[in-house]
Amino acid sequence: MKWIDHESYIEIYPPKEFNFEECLIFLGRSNQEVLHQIKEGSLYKLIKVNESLILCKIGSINHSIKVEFPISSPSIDSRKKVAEYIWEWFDLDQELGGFYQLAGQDKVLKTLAHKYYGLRILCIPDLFEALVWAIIGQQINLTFAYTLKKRFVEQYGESLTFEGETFWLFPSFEKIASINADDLRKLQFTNRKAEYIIDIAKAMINGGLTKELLLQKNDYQQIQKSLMMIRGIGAWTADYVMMKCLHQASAFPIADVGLHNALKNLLGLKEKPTIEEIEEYAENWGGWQAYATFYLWRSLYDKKI
DNA sequence: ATCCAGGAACTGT
DNA sequence: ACAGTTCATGGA
Repeated sequence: MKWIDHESYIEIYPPKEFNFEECLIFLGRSNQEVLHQIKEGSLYKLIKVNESLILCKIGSINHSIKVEFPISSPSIDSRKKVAEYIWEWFDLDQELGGFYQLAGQDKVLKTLAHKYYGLRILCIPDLFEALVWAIIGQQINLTFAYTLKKRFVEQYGESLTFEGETFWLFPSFEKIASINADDLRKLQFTNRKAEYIIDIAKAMINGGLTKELLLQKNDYQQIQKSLMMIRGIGAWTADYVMMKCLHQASAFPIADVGLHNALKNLLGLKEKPTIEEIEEYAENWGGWQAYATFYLWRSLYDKKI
């Protein structure tokens, strides 16, 4: 991680292939998002480190990321943790040179890679948040998924109000492990989703499910297998979480409906492609399937036909 | 009203 | 191993 501490603010230096504005477009895709807000080109995000809530104002200057602290500057140790969070959020450990090289010769990715150059996977560094968001998104439309997430966060998350605006933190697994399925049904979660989510929270309380344990496996197949042993996590969810939380560039949620729609629009197909057809398109995406998928998702947000 | 949504578990063969 | 069914509800 490259960063410089200026006490009242910090600066983060991303790798060459980075465009903050492109990332902001993706982050602004839903007007129902509660976990960050975008105002006048700046991104506001509440982060919890060392048991304290820190409001961050994140902007871009001269190819670096500037993080200010509108309420008060945290300790040096906390500032470093904030930098680490943001580094991970924007997937800045990834060197995208290989992806762009491959994309330049790929008929599906060529245009996208050029058009959205510098876009990175916007990650969900917190494992519990990534799992819950994926489960919420299963088999329902995204608008309703955001509604459920908003209710969940506003019911069980911590918050902080500054200058009349309220900023939210995703609920902790400790909190969710202490509620029961009926509580979530009141928010219009289905019984199954409620059970999946609470079971996962309990597994995380026990310490049997952590990001560190998953990353220790350090092998795509092994991680996928461990995730899929958990009730409520199938192939799609496992790949989604590996992509958005575990930084696995080979993760490929091939059954994803958004991916199918993006390919259909982009290629002007009459029907959504089959899995076999997608495998053919993806023949040369080896090692970068997650980025290919993410750029295709991005294309859904400026191509309303 | 009808179809389907950023799926997964369950059931029967 | 594989295919069909059920879960459940809001959005377009």
